[in-house]
Amino acid sequence: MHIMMNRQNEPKMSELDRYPKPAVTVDLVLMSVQDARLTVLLQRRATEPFAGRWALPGGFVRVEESLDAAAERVLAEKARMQGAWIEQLYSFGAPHRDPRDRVITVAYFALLPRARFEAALTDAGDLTLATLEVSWEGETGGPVAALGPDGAALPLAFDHGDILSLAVKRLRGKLDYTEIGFALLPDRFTLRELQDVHEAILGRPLNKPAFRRRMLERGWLESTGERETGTGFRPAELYRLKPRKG
Amino acid sequence: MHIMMNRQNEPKMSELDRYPKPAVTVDLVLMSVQDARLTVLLQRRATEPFAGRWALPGGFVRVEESLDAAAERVLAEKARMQGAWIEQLYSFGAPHRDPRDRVITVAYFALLPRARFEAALTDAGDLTLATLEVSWEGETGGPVAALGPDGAALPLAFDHGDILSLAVKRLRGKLDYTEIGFALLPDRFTLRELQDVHEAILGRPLNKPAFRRRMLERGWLESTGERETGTGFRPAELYRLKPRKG
DNA sequence: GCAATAGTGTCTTTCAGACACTATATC
DNA sequence: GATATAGTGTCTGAAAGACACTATTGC
Repeated sequence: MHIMMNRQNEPKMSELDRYPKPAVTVDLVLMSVQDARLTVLLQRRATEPFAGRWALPGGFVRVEESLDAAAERVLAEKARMQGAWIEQLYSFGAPHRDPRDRVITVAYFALLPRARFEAALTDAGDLTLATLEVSWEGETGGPVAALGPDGAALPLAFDHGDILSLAVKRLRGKLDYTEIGFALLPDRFTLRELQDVHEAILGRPLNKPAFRRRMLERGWLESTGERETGTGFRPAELYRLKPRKG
Repeated sequence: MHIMMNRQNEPKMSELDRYPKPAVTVDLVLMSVQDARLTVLLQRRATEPFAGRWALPGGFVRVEESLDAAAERVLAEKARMQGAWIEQLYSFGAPHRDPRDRVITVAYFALLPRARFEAALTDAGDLTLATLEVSWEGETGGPVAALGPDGAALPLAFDHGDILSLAVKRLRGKLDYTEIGFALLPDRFTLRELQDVHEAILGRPLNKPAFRRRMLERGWLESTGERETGTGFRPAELYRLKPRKG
């Protein structure tokens, strides 16, 4: 295998060109919470390799684009969404993770409230919102299965199962010392909705008074003074995330 | 800019070849603790760009090599060490972080006890063990400065200052719920030495009885029955890390 | 016995879990 | 007032911080 490049009139090959280069992609673990379940956006592969299996949306990193920018672009192009909470997860680079060529992928996770998924899901038939089956299993959880609408496990392409597991693990780890959980909720939400999100991610029930105490003492929330409507019982107070300091 | 590649007799260009590829490197944040100070191995750059400035040891990822394997190889080649605790940190890919070409680097941190550094430091003159000046500053710390033997801050190459800051932050975050701290100690160590390592990394003093209680209750340690020698006062008990379960 | 650090007993403080209780909306 | 959930008061228990105390070695 040989590589030849036109580099701008350099007299000799620099060290950068001595070895063949891997391709670099970004893959997106685009998660949400619906009906107390953690979900992830998957795309059905039409072509080999792994035709028919389900993959995370991804794309190549362009030469003039940062990794974060590539992730944002993939979010916009493949999932037709923007403005998600987006964060680098980990880089996967086993030599034959893509059987065709050497491809290193930088995985990102992206979080959006469920309502923001609607548009993307209706107009592209190869996308699905899979439910993630996660058990508690001592703090960071075990393996993760992605279930289709019929409840059957979806076969995943490449090493995307590993990426998914790590995304859930990372999400769990950051949940209660960062503001990450709020990215899965609309602007105004009740404390119960917030607790539901946390329980869905952790895969276990939480103590209500303790949860409310902790969240309110963090100082991240402010009351809107408004309440839910149409509940049929006592409506809960609506909170919002305080604008970021600084 | 144009790229031409000989790919093994494929009839047409695959998507993988449509765009120019970035180069991919690994950079190593090789840390240790000496005299209650966190230290990092830096290498003085002899050539442009950033000639004379200090850089993390790094190298290109080869096509048949995983990212982890590349990090291990760089550890062996550039730092003449092996067997370190090694862990992927983050990938850095701003378009012009290397002014010559597009280079994406996957940063790793590696931890070794101080004694293991001796060989590498004596026979290569372009390496130095810089002291990291880290303040406590609320949990994860602020910016990090690398100080030379004379106490002056060393100017760093590329975005290696950012990588260094993130490495310290990550190390702090993982310190007390993983066994990572033991990677900086010899096989047998006293609880005071362990506490010194933790204090050096966190940049703040810890409570002795609470620290001892926590460490012993974790179940990670076992007593060797031996004691320090040559102290001039009551010698401390030597502990070792229990063999990993499973 | 003195010096110096190893190692511990125990009180206080903090915070999460448990659980029952009160509050308040719709109907 | 019945119902269903919102929201709270308070007890308990686990674990960290503080601080003083005892233990043990070399000299």
